[in-house]
Amino acid sequence: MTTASTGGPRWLTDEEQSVWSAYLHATTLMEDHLDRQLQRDAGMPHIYYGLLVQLSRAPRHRKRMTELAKDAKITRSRLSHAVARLEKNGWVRREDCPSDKRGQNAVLTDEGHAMLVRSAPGHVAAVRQAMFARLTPEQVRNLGEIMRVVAAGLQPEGTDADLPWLR
Amino acid sequence: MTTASTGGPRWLTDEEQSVWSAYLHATTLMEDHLDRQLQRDAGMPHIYYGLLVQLSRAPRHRKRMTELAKDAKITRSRLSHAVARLEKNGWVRREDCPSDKRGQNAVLTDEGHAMLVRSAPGHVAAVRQAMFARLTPEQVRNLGEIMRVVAAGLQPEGTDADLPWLR
DNA sequence: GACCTTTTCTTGAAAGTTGAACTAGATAGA
DNA sequence: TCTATCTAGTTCAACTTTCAAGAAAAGGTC
Repeated sequence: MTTASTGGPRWLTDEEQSVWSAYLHATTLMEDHLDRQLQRDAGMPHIYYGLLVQLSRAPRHRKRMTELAKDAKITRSRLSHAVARLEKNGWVRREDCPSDKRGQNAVLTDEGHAMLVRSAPGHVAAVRQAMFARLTPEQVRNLGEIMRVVAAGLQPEGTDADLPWLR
Repeated sequence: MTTASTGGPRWLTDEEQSVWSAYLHATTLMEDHLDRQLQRDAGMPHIYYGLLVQLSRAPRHRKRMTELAKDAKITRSRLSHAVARLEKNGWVRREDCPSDKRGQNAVLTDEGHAMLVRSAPGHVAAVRQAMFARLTPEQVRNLGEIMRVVAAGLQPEGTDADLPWLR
């Protein structure tokens, strides 16, 4: 399946295809797995859980909307909807930003924090069982390096992210 | 952050946390990237494109719904909706299964095939640029092995997938 | 200040996903 | 055969995501 440099499109090698297919399967199954686990045990999808985690790690349990969106790699629009839903659950509340009247802080409520404390062990166990318990320490190290490279290459503001051919 | 075996939940080590975070960032950014690329160039999300690819690889360009859902790792419900949409686009059509009157085959139309031929080079280029162009051959090899292990562990019918503590 | 541009966040509609309920046909046992 | 159970696929309602449009405040320039 490998096309020599005949000017046509450059296809993936057989190994690359196989790796790509494994990547797609693994990531799809992982996302489904975690979504189901958290929907069952915490009543929300994985991404919403991730938002609560971000807030729990932030100073004073709060964060500007835009910053939160950036950290969670989602659009501001999506975050608006998500926070509205989490607010309805009582896990997050909005608060005007004192220094910028346009701004809003998302604040983790006590109930939100409690919910996190309650569901974190199960979630960590799921992650461990699905990934870390199955990999050797060296594989974990390699995976980290690989994912960092890929993420860096896709980062929106990356210095040369969209110009790899200039390297 | 490492908890000794005190009976409490077993958290992730610092390195595991860092790897997990890199994994989530990379996979989220990658999915967004491909969804946008295909939405722009082929008018459909990545998963729909994957369905057409599956059909194009199947004998006679057709596949039973359930099998297609299994191969694409999605629910039958989601597939029903997806095929309805692709049918509206003229890229797929449904066909009664001759041997089982409950069954349906999803069939790739000529237009669907043409669309695939047209958009494949751009998609492959996007995948290559985002992933394979950035990794060493050894990293590609390692990634393949890692993703196969993870996927195998999450496979629904996995012999001991949900019973890792019995190994 | 007046004007223009940018940033922040929200909204609404359209598209996609989920999980449960449902129909029709296949299968197996008495 | 009759019945119970299972499988294939669809449909519905609730929910989530996307994209485009918009309101409000901030920042810059004259």
